[in-house]
Amino acid sequence: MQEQQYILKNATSFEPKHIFECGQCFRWDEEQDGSYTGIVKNNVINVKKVDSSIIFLSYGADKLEQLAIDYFDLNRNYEEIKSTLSKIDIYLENSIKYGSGIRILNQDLWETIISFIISANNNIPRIKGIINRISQKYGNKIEWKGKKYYTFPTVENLAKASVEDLRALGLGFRDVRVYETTHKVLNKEVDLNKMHEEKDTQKVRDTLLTLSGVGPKVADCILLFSTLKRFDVFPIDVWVRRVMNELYIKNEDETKVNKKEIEKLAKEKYGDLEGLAQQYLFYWKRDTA
DNA sequence: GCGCAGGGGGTCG
DNA sequence: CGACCCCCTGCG
Repeated sequence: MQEQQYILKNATSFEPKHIFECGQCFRWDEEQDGSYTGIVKNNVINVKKVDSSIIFLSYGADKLEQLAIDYFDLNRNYEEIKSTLSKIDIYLENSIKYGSGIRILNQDLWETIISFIISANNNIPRIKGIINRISQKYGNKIEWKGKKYYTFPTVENLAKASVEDLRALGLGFRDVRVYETTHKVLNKEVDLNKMHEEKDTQKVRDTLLTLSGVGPKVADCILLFSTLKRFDVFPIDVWVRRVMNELYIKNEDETKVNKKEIEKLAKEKYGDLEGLAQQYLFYWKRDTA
C-alpha cells in the first residue's frame, strides 16, 4: 500500500461532477473542496480538477497511472465522439454541451452486476447506502488519512452472506436476487471472464439476462458501464423514456410509449454510439428537470 | 418538528 | 400487470 499522485495535464472531456453524477457509479462521494473520493479495486482514489489539470491521488496497491488510464478510459477520444454525436441533431448537441465532461468508466464487471441489481426500483442515496454496508461487512478495510474505506467484496466473500444477512443490510426484496446471482457466478454457471471474450453484444446480453435480478434495463447498464464497455446498447429507464418522448415521439402519456419504438429510434439516430447518446441525454434531462 | 403518503435508475411470477 | 422492501423526500 502506498500513496501516489498522477497528474493529467490539458485534460479534455473530463469533468468530475459529470463523470460521477451521471448515474453510472455509486461509490464516489464529493468532498468539501469539490474533489471526489472513491474506491476502485483495492485503492482509494481522490480526483480533483484544477484548471485544465486532473490531479489523481491514490492509496492502494495498484500503479495509479495505469489504473487511471484504464478506469477513466483515458485513451478514448471523446472529442471525436462528441463531435460525431453533436452533428446528429440540436437536442444531442445541447445535451453534449451540458455534460461535456462525461466519460463512461470501466468498472469492475462483478461490482457493476451487483450494483445494478440493487438499483432496481430504488433511489440513489439508498443504493449507495446498501453498497457501502455490503462493502463494510464483506469487503476489505483501507484506512487513509484517518478515514475508513471498504473495497467491494469479492465473489467468494459475498457468497458468505445468507439471504437473511443481505436482508439485514437493507436490500429488501433484492436479497434473493443478489444471493442467487452471487452463487451462480461463484459456481461458474456464468463465467465473467468468458463474457469479456464474447464479441457479440446480444450474446453477452443474453448471458446477463440469465442472472437473477437482471432484466433488460439492468443488463444494458452493465454492458455500458462495466469493462464489457458496449456502446451499442440503450438502457431505458423513466428518464430516458421521458426525454425520448418529449424530444421525438411526443405521446401525451409517456408511460404508454412503446419500448421497442424507443429502441428503434435510438438505433436509427445514434447507431453504434447509442449508449453514449443515452448518457448525455439522461444527464441533461435528469439534472435540469 | 413529526407523521404520513408517494415514489424510486425494474424484475419477476 | 400488480406486488415487491426500504428509505428518502415533500407536504400537512
